[in-house]
Amino acid sequence: MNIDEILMDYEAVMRLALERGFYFPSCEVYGDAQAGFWEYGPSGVGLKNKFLELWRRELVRRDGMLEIDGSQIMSKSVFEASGHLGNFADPIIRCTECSSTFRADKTIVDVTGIEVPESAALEEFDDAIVQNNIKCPKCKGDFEKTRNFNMMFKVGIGPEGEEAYLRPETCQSIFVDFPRLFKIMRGKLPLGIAQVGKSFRNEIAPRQSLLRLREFYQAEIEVFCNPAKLDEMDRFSEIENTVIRVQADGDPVSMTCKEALESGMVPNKFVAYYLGILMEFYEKTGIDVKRSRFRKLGDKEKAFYAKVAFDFEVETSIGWLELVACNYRSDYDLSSHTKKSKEKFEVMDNDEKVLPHIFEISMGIDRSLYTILEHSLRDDKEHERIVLSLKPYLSPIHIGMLSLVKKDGLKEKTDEIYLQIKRKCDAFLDHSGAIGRRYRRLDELGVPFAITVDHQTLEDDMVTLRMRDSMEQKRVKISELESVIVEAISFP
RNA sequence: GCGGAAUUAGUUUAGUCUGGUAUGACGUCAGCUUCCCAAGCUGAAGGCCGCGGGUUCAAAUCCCGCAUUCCGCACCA
Repeated sequence: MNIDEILMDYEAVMRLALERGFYFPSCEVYGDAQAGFWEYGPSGVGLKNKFLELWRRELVRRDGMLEIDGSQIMSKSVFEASGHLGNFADPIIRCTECSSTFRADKTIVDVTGIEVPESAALEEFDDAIVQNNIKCPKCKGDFEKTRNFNMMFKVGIGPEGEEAYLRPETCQSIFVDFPRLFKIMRGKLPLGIAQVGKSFRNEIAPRQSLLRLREFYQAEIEVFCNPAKLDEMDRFSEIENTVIRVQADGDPVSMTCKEALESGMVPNKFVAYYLGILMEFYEKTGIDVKRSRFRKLGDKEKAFYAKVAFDFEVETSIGWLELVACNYRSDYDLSSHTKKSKEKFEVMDNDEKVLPHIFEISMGIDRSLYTILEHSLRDDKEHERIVLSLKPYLSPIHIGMLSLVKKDGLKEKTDEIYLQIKRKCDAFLDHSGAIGRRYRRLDELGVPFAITVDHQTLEDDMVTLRMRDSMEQKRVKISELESVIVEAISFP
């Protein structure tokens, strides 16, 4: 079977998502529902929970990180310090004639070649536009005054509507909580702090369901380190032979983490180690990592806080998709919060007082889940079926529990076994319809195993265990069922 | 946000030009049959035809506005 020929595209994933309850538009019964908001259905939640369990195993626990759960609404000061109030906004201009909207700085550069910095005062854009007589590129109309479009959602707190914001990234609570966490958790550098949660960005044009949302999940890891010790990383040996694909200027090149370090593609052992464990995590999600790359970003592409940045990207039917941003943020965040809050963010590393630097692994959960679905979905033409070949430990449902037919006591026997296993795994009971149809339905949901009770079961206390991907079957004793299942669905 | 296309049941679709409240298939559910891979038969449920307004005796159909989705442009996890 040639995998490349039977992979599915965005539209097939979308149909699966809607029909099988992975995800669907929010508030869809109302006409005023806004774009960029999606719900996870039962199957989607199952997949997401298991994905996050894998993330905790492979990154948080493996590296001994601390996990927190911060608040989604944060004070204005946080974002003054973080730079989001100043930098996370685009200066925009709108044509009075055709009401097209443009980025002010880009339009001025395009027409005159004059660079007005993105962060300049709004009047500077207006002056440049008036002095150079810049008109709408589409209809030659005049522009309204420049205004800022900030991507953060502002919220009003309490009866006076005190200004605060929905966080545009989860990591700010990790930064501001760092002094307390380091003290009370007996922290030692390097220290990773992790968080899963929602972030909010008022995107101008949300697109493509889970791929560009206004409200989305992130799993972020911020590793606090001593910048003088970035090559003192004993754990590096764990991943030195792990293969990653790195892209700087040319095509992506496969190399071990050790080779990436020695060739200078990755700046130090510390960063190489985290790229390595991230790669090992993604291998276990079932995403085809042969179609992935760590793309080293140029100066113009990097976020305003990043010194060195690698985007982890994966090839999908709609092109390369960024799943994770790996940014070396240096002391940008802790310095800013020190200055603004007057709190002390320095800590002791042995006998040395240091303001830690930060390396972050900022994962887009929704995009990762989409990619898992797309890379797992197959059109098995030989057997006329759609198969979602999820890893067993990520499948929303582990086991389909079926009676071959309803009568002759098979239903009762099936119910009995179901009662026995349903607290050990995610099992789904189904008695109705032809057996083949029920198998097909489970295949499409990504259920890796089906257990079928037949007439022979009543005589020999054995059931059929059917494998999703191969469609093979074998007989298993009911008494051994539990251990067989637990083994088959366990995390690697 | 701009430009283009689209929106009818869970999915896909006929009907739209030429106004008279909707067709088929798949799926779902129940029963019979079969008894390990989407078979067959019988029956049923499921639609304010994206939302709002207008024209008309009458609107899925004509007109206007809005929203969403998809494709391009710009921006991002």
